[in-house]
Amino acid sequence: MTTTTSHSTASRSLSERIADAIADMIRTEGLAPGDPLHSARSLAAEFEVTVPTVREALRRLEAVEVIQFRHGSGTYVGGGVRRRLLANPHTGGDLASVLELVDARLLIEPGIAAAAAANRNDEQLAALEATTQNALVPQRGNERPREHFHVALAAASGNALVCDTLAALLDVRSRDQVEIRRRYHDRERDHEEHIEIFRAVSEQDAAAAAELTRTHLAAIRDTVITLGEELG
Amino acid sequence: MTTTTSHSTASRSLSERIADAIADMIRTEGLAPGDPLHSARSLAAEFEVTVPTVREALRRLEAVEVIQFRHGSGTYVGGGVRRRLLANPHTGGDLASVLELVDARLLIEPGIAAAAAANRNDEQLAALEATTQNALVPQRGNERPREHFHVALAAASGNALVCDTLAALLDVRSRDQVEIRRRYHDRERDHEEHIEIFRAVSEQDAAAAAELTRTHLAAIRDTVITLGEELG
DNA sequence: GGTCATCAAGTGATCTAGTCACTTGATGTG
DNA sequence: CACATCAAGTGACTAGATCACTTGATGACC
Repeated sequence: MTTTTSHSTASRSLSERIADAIADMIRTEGLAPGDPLHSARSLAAEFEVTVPTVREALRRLEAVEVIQFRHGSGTYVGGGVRRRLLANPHTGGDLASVLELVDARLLIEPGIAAAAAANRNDEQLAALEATTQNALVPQRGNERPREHFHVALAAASGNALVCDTLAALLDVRSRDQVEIRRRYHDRERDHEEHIEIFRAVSEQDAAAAAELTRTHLAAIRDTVITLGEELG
Repeated sequence: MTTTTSHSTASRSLSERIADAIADMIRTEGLAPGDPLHSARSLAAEFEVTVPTVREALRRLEAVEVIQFRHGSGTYVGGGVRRRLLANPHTGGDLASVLELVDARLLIEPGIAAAAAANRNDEQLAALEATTQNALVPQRGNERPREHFHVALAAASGNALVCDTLAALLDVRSRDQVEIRRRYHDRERDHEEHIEIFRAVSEQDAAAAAELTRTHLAAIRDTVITLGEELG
């Protein structure tokens, strides 16, 4: 229930402890993503430190998307408060790593699909169905990112941590992924396969859900390989 | 190969771009965890910004363990440079989330074990065997964290991203996990089960590796549930 | 009355210029 | 040779500014 934040040593830096305190504050006050935080100056006064110190703390939190800065406007709660797993925003990578990502998904997603089929409730099912439309309509640049079909599928497994895991995984090399999707992948086919998976989950057919997910990802994998060959 | 870091807008803050630049620098210069970075003052001079700005950038990187501060000593490369997935260090949670974690592992690790059995090479196998000893000897507080058996197992799958995923997962609520292990779990049994899984992987028996992993995690799950009941 | 430019207050972003606390390797003494 | 001492380098933090951006209120204009 309560946080076991005590990391003994007490040698943790002031800005680090303030970062924890702010994160705690967000949680205890029940703030949701988008809610405004006190200004950096106010926070500095509250914690009785100077502005640069509280800004270091905020930068820490920004890195994990717990908060979000908006220049001239304020500081807001970010989506990371609830996510327990994150994609590292500071990693480079090559095209080989895109293939590695698909392989990783191939390894874990079928099991997730099976669990979703076994455990899903009606609400999760409805949310999953809603996301099947996303494959058809390209994402607009300015609109808020929609929930991904595969994330909704993981959510239907009933385990929020599994959902976080898959979301983080999809966030890895996300730019390359959307690029591949946009330029080389068959949206129609994606959509159809999503529908089929949805149907299996709907009918609580775990084995079918797993198998359909496997073939679906295998198709994506082929696309990536083909792309790799084209680019040499 | 090359980074596609351009996030268009150019509205990204100076400290954010510097954080990227430092991460890039670490990668291009091939620095490994533990290697020293230039001092904050030097970096400030190199990037032609002031110290607080470069410190904000460094705090960002510290949050994802790409770098690490040592007061009075210097700034060093951290273990996060290579990790693509991370556990969010700023999340609270309760005991229910520990159970959720075990469930998540139960969902994805058997598949990983099977892949490890199918793809492992001799080097990975040797590394895996080495970690089987860890369950017996308690971790000393001051010693460097040892590689976890289950992480080594994921590494043997041949997919580094899968390995990162499992490592991040085990990092979630790690304090609770070690606490549970230390006080309630049967080390002997852990060790024996690890040995059995290792043997299955060694013999490239994918089905057995998956099943043994499942029962192993199920045992851990029972421990957590029992603990939950004891505490009410 | 409604639309739109203007403006001032609030906020984030960055700078400047320091002081204090800690680590570490060199120095020198016993 | 072992050990205390010390100075230089480094991170941690303070203090007080200035600039850039957003936003809601104001008020003029149509």
